[in-house]
Amino acid sequence: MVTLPDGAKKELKAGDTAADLAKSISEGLYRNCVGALINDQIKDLHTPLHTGDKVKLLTAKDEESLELLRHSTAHVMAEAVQSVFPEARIAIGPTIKDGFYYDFEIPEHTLSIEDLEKIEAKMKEIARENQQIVRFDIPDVDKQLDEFRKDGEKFKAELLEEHRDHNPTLYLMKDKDGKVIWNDLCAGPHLPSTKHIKAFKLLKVSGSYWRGDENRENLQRIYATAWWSKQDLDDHLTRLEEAEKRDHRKLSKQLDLFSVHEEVGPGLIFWHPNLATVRDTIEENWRKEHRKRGYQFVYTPHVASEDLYKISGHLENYAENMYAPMDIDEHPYRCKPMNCPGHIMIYKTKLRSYRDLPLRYAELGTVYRYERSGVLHGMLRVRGFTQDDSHIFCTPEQLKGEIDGIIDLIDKLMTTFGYTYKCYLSTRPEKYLGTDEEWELATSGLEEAMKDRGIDYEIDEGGGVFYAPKIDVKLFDAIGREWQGPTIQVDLNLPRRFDVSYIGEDGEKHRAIMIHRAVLGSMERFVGGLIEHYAGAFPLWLAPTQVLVLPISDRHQEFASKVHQQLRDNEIRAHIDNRSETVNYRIREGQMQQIPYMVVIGDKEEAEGKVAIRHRRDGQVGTLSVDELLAKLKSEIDSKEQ
RNA sequence: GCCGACGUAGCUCAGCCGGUAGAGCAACGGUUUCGUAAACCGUAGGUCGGGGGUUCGAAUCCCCCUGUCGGCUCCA
Repeated sequence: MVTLPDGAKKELKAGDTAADLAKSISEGLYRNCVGALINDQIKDLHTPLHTGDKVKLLTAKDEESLELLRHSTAHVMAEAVQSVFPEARIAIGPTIKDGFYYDFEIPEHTLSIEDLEKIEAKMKEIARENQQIVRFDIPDVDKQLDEFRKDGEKFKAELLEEHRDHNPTLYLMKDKDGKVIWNDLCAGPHLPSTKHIKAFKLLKVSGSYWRGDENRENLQRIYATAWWSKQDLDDHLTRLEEAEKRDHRKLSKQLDLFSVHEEVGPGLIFWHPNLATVRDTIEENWRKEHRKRGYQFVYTPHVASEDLYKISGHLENYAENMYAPMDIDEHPYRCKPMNCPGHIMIYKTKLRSYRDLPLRYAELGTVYRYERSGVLHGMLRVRGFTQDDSHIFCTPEQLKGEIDGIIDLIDKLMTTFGYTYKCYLSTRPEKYLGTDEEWELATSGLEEAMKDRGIDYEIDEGGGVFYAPKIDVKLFDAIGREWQGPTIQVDLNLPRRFDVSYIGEDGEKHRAIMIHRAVLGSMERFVGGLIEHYAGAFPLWLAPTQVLVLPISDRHQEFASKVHQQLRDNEIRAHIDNRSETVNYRIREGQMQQIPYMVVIGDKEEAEGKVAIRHRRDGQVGTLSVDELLAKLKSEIDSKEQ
C-alpha cells in the first residue's frame, strides 16, 4: 500500500517497483515516467516500493526530473568520452545549476572544441541506441576495486574505497541484448534508459583538480547542459547569450565606463567619467541615507604600520591576502586590507560612556587585497576596491535595534536599485573564537531582528566566520541571477584584541559590541553588477548623460544651446550634439549610448518655444516646454524610477 | 597560483601550408543642413602584447614573460 500525491492509495504486490506502479496506472504514464520521488527523495524508476511510501512518479513535466536527466546525460557524456578517448579516466560528474559537468584525466591529450563535437556526436549515438541504465549493487567490493585498478580507473577506485561501507552501487549501461557496455560507480539516481536524452549541448572545457585540491591531479572538465526538449535547450542558450550581452566588460567598451591597464597592474580599476558619474550619484544617495540614520562619516589612512595589523590579528590570519610590506624609515607598512582597525582607532581616542553609544562610523574606504591572479574578473573581483564600510559600536542591549536599523537601510538601498533579495543567517562554525554566551547573544540578536521584521530567512548552520555570526544578503537581478549582496557581522574578535570598551551605567568598564556591515559591498563589484542588472541602460537618476540636445540644423543652434544651458542650470546632466551629422545618425548614437532622453529642436519647436522629446525605450513622446520638461525630469529623478 | 584558450589600427575582426599586414566602424579634412537608429568623397592610422630562438625570411613555428578570457566550491 503506497500513497500518491493526490492522497490516493494504491495496493501493490511485494517487490513491485515504481515502474510497476506507473504501469498499473496507465501505459502512457509508464512510457513517460523517468523516475520517482519516494518519500521526497529522487529515486530510480525501478526502485522497489514499501508499504507506507509516499510516491510521486516523475515525468519530464516535473521540475525534479531535470536532475535525473542531467545526471544521466553526464554518464552518457563520460561513456562517449571514453569511447572517443579510450585512455581517458573518469573522475566525478555531478549536476550543477542548469547543467552538469564531468571531470576526466586524459593523458597526452587536451580537449579542444573539435573534440566536443566528436563527443556530442557519440552521445547522440548512445542516446539513439536506447541503452538501458541499470543499478547494480556491488556484491564484492574488493573484486570491484581490482577491476577498477586493472582498468586504470584510479579515481573510481579511490571513491569506492571510501564508500565501501555505504552499499556502493554501479550503474551499468546495457545494449538491447542486455550486454554491459559501460559502467560507472554512482549512487544514482538515473533515468531508466538513454532514449529520453534528446536535447543537450557541451559548452566548454576547463581545468580542475581531483577533489578540488590543487596538490592533486589536474583534470579536464567538460561543462554541459541538458533539457527535456530542443525548445528548452534553445531557450537556455538564448538566456546565456543575453547574459553575455550584459557583460559589464563588454558594455564598458561600448559605453566608455572603465578600464584596466597592463602597465598599472591587474585588478586595479580606472573609472572613466561616465561610470564615475554613476558612482558619484550612488555615493551621494548613500551618504544621504546614512545621515538620516545617524551615521557619522570618517576617513582613515590607506597605509598603516604593521603594528596595527599585529594587534588586529590580520598579520596572523590574513597575511596571504595582503599586499607585501613596504619599508618606510626602516619600519614595515602595509596597504590596508580592511577598514575596521582604523575605525577602532578613532573609537579609542576617548573613554566612551554608554551614553555615547551607539556610535556609527561609516567610510567609503578603499582597501587593497592580494587576490590570486587567476580569480580576477573585470570589476567584480579586483585587487583594489572601495567598500561602503561601517562599524557600529554599541551595548549588548542595543544590538537588536542596531541590526534592525541596518536591515532597514539595506531594504531601502536595494529596493532603490530594483533588486529583490534573500537573507541568510550563518551560525557558529566548528572552529571559533569567543565564548558560547557571546555567540548566543550575537546570533540571537541577528535572528530576532529579522524575525521581528517578518523577514524570510534561511539558516546556514555553521556557515559563520570564525570570529562572527553574520547575515548575508543575496541579490537577484533583472534576469534572475544571484549576486553577493550586503553583509552584517557581529565581531567577537576585534573588540577583545583592541580592548574596545565603554563605561556602563554601573560605572564599570564593559566590552563594546562591534557590528561590521557593508551594504553595497564594494563600489567596484556593486557598480559592475549594476551595469549587468540594467544592461547598460541606467535609470534616469543614474544615467551619465540624462538628456542629449539635438538641433536639426545649424539655424537651430542658438535655441538649442539655450535649452542645453537651461537644463544644466537645473542640474540635469545634459549634452548637446551639434555636429554636422544627420539627425538620424546622431539619434542612433544617442540610442546606442543608452541616453534616457533626447530632445530634438527644429523649426516647429523653435516657433512654439518647445522641444520634441524622444525616450530611449518609448520613442517620440510629444513636445513640451522646457519648464514642463524640467518638471518631468525632476520628478523622475527624485522618485529614482527604474 | 594551477589547467586550457586567446592578445593584429581606438573598436569588431580577416590574414590558409612562414614570403615583412587588410576590411568595416570610429578619428581627421572637405562637401551636405538634414524631422526621430548609419549622407557622400577623401586622408591618416599598426616595431601584429613584450623578449629570445629556429630560418635567407616570422603576425604565422618554438621557448620565456605579461595581460585577458573560461574554470579550479557544488562531491561516487
